[in-house]
Amino acid sequence: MADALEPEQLNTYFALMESVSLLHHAVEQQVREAGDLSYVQFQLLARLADAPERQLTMTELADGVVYSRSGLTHQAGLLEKAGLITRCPSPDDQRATLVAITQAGLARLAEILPGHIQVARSLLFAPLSDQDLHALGDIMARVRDHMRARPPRSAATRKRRA
Amino acid sequence: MADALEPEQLNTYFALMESVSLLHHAVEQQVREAGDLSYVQFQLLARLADAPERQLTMTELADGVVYSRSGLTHQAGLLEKAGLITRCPSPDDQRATLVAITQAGLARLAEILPGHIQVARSLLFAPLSDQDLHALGDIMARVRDHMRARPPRSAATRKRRA
DNA sequence: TATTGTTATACTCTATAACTATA
DNA sequence: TATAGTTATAGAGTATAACAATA
Repeated sequence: MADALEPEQLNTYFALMESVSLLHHAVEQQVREAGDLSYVQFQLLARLADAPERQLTMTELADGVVYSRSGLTHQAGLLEKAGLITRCPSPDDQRATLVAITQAGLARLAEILPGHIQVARSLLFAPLSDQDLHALGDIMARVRDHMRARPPRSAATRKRRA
Repeated sequence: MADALEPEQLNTYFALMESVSLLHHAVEQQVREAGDLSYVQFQLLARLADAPERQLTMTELADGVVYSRSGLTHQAGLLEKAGLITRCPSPDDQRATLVAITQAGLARLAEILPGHIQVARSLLFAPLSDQDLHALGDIMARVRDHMRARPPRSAATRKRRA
């Protein structure tokens, strides 16, 4: 029984993936036009802006954005060159790099966010009732927490032995 | 009021995007390991296998996968070279190319799908009740249909004048 | 010895524009 | 004139492995 394909699961999975793919494409365009950033760069800035002291280590920043470390280094380099973040060695752990968002980074985010919400609203939330929104938020929060708890994080490549 | 950020919408949106990003990363890996395909290639094959006569035109195939035409041409070239699809001119419209999945393509899909479902199940469905699954399926089907009806399709670049 | 982060490199994906041909 | 698809090309994103520095 464990291997049987359950049509409802399959349909739900495909509907989810296609919807998010379309949504991703739309917001990627919006972020590019409104703020000249890729969606990943936007996510990194958003994460930093939301972090306790508006700074995170590279490893913390990578987690959840599902990146290879070299990819993050590359993106951080671009964001730093654009003056949107700064990087400095951590006082707590000399190996670690502390990444912080700058005023310019916050300003850039502020330019992007209003239009961003509008895209999400017109594509994702328009066909949903308040009850749907609530249900979706509840479900996806649980799914996200479940996935975050799983081993395959961004640094998985390194943590595995074989 | 139209511009105000509604926290519940924002949280739902981010939870959705992060979850699907993690899920996408996991299934991409599974598809690569089980069938040596990218997720996009897998999607194209899955679409063809599901099509009325197991064939679609390039334009039909592109729609919903959110691709530039040249990108689809490129991927179709790879899949054809691998013997997983065939391309031939359409009898109805000489401009169109009919893409069909081969037996090898169907076999490849069959190799991938069981493991694919398992990944989706362990990451996405594990923390959900039957009721959640039903609600999520219902919601995402509506969202997908809403997005499909929107203008920004794969060929948008061409349909716009400026 | 394990972990953090960077570098160098190669590869894939995607997008733009110019092109051919059919409607 | 508009559409279907291809080509060439250039750019961005990502991953691998080897590396240096610190714990």
